Amino acid sequence: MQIPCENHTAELRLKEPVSLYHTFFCGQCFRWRPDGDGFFGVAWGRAARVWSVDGVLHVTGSGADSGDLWRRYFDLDRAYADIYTPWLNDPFMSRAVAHGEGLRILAQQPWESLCSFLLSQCCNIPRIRAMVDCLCRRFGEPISFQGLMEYAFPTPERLAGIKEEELVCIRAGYRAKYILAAARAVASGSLDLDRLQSEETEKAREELMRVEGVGRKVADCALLYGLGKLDAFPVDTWMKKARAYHPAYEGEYAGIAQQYIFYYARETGLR
DNA sequence: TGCCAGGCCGAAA
DNA sequence: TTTCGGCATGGC
Repeated sequence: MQIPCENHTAELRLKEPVSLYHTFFCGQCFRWRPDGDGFFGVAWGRAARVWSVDGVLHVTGSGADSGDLWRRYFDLDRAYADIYTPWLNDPFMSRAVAHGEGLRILAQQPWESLCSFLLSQCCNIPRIRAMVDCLCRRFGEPISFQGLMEYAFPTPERLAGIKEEELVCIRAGYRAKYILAAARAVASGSLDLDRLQSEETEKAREELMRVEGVGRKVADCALLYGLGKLDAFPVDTWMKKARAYHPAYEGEYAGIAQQYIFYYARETGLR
């Protein structure tokens, strides 16, 4: 089935500066690419082109939408400056925030975030992007948009019905069985991602970690990027290397702090 | 060619 | 509770 080719546009006024580049390339998502003066990608089953001019975020996308989807996706109703200002008294956090100025924590589809970060295990970001792209092309619904054929992220129901051998094409190695275990858990209803959005972070993390291949790191990535739990704090090798302690590392918006730290630490080769 | 990558799992210490 | 090897593969 091909998703109907109905397009929409949205103009979203920004209350503070937003960097699409930092947002898309800080390591939280894998489906956006530079495209002229803007970016092209797929989110929530829509292919879209986004760009920013004079404090307005412009979106043209496939499918119907009033703009609310993108307002939520880019978390535009939250004042990030109010959140990070108290962190700036710490020199390391100050540099990290300056490095990633304008990044937003994207509200991604819960299943997509869980599945993507299951694939992320022990891979660098270019490889994760390649695997996710391959997975979508092979198993996602096609989306015709602006003369291009894009693909939605495959549903858990779709992936639950395939055999592990069919995933060989994405070269996921030992991660393939994790993808299938998670897809089957979601498709069967034993893992209800929608319900977890209204659970406490700790309870939701506990349920996610019952799935094979979901450890603390993958669970926290799914919590932060897919379930809107901004207090989730994925700790990986880069975070361990940072080692420093700061109040921003915990609390209601720890996940936002984590994103600045991760992006800064990775790009500056912190060791 | 070798090291490392947004880790997890299970066994051993 | 912590440590460590194995896992599967590709980017650099």
